[in-house]
Amino acid sequence: MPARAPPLTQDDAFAREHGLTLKELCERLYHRHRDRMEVKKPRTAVANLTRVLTATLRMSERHSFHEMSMRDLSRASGLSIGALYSSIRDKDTLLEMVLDVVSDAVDRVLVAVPEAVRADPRVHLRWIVNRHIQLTEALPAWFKFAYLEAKAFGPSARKRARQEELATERLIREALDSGVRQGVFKLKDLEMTAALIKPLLQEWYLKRWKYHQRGISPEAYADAVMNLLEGSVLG
Amino acid sequence: MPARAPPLTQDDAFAREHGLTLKELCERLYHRHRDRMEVKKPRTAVANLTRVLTATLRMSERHSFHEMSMRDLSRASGLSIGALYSSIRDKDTLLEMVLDVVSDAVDRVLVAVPEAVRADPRVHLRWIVNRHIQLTEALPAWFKFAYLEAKAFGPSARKRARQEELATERLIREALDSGVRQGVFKLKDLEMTAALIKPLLQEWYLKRWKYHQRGISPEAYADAVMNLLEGSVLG
DNA sequence: GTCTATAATCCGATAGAC
DNA sequence: GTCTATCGGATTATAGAC
Repeated sequence: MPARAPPLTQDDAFAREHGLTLKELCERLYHRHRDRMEVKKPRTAVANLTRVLTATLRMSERHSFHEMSMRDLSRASGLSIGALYSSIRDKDTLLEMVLDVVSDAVDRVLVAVPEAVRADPRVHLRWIVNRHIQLTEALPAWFKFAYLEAKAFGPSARKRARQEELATERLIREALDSGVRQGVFKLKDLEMTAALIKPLLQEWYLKRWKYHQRGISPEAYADAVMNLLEGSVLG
Repeated sequence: MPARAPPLTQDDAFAREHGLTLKELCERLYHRHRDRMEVKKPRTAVANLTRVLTATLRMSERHSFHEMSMRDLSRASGLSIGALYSSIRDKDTLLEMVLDVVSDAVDRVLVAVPEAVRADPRVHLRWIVNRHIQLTEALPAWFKFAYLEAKAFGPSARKRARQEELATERLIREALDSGVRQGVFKLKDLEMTAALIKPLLQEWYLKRWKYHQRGISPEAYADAVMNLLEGSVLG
C-alpha cells in the first residue's frame, strides 16, 4: 500500500494566518527577484514560479538538488526549457529562492514573541516548541531541503544557514534564561540545554516518515517534546 | 583563523579496540568486494581503496555525492581515472562501500550488549549513549555521509537505511523498557521517548562544527544528554 | 512568453598502450 | 596496475522562430 505523499505546503489555518500559503510565498519571491527575471507580467511570473518550486521540492524528496537536471525540472513543472529559464534566472537562483522562503517563514513565525507570552517562561518555551513544529509542519519540504542541501551551498549561503541555526538556538536560550532568572527552571547548563532542544524540533521535519507511519500528530509530538523537557527543565 | 578540518577517522584507543581504524575498515571492504575489483593484489587494493574513500569523505563535507565527479575523485585521490575504476567497480559501488562501513561499525559497537550492562537499566542506557557518541566520534564523516545522502540512495539502500534507524531506536527502547519493568524508569510514552533520544545522539555528528567551536568534548556532550534524560526518565 | 534547436562543456565508463 | 585517449550521452544555458 503506497503511502500518500505528504503535501509540500499545507494550506491550513496556520499557513493562512502567517502568510505561508504557496501562493503568498511565491508572490513574495516574485517581488524579491523580479528584476532578475525575464518574465515581467506578475500573474504569469508567479504562476510559473509556483510550478517550478513545487516541482523542485517534489523531486528533492528523493534526489539531491545537484542530481536533478533542468531537463527533469522542465518535464516535472510542465514548462519548456526556455520558459523555465525565463522564470528563474538559473539553477543557483532557484536554490537561493528556497532558502529565502525558509528565512522569511522563520522571521514571520518565530521571531516576534508577544509580551504576554514572554512574561511566563513556561508559556514562552511551550510557545517556541509549538510554533516551530507548526511552522515546519506547514512547510516540511522546504525546511528539509534547506537542512539536507546546506553542505552543498556556496560559502555565503552556508554561512547564512549556520547563522540561522544559531539564531533559533538563541531564541530557545532566551526563554530558558528568563525561566532560570525567575526561579521557574532549574538547569545545569543553559547553553547545552538550548542546543539539545534544537534537534528535537528539527526531528519533526527530518524524519517525517517515521511519525507519519505511527500516526503521531504534530500536537502529540509537541506534547512528547515538552514532556521530555519538563522533567529536566522545570525546577 | 581557519579551523582545522576534523579528521575523517580518529585513530584513537576506541577505534583500535573495535577494529575501526581506517586501515581495518578498508581491509574489510576489500574482502567483501574483491571479486568485483580488477586490482587483485591485496596490498595495493587496500591502499587504493583507502585513498579513494578518504577523498570521497573529504569532498562529501562540502559537496553532495552526485555533485562530485569521477574526475574530481581522480584528482583528489591521486589515482588516474583508469586506476580509480580498477579499484572500485563504479560510482554506485563506492556509495555502497561507505554504507557497508557504517552498518559494520554499528554491528561491532552497539549490537552486543554485555550481560553485566544489561542487568542495570541505568547503566544500560548510559552505555548506549556513550557508545553511540564514541562510535560516531570515531567515524564522523562516514555517519554524516550516510545520513545526508540517504534520500538519494536507490530504493534498496534507502530501505536499508530506514531499517537501521529503526534498529537503533529499538536498542534504546529495550533499555527503557527493562527500566520501566524494574521500576527504575518512569515514562509516559516508551516509544516516543526512545524516538526522541535518537536525534540527540545523531546531533553529535550532524552539527559537529557547533560543538567543536564551543570546545564541547564527546564526554561533556554525553553528560549533557544523560542530564536531559535523567529528569524525565528516572522515577 | 513560449517554444525548439543548438552551442559548449562535462559526465561516467571503457579500450588499449605501456 | 597505471596510464592517456576517447566513446556516447547528458549537462547548463542561450539563440532565434513564432
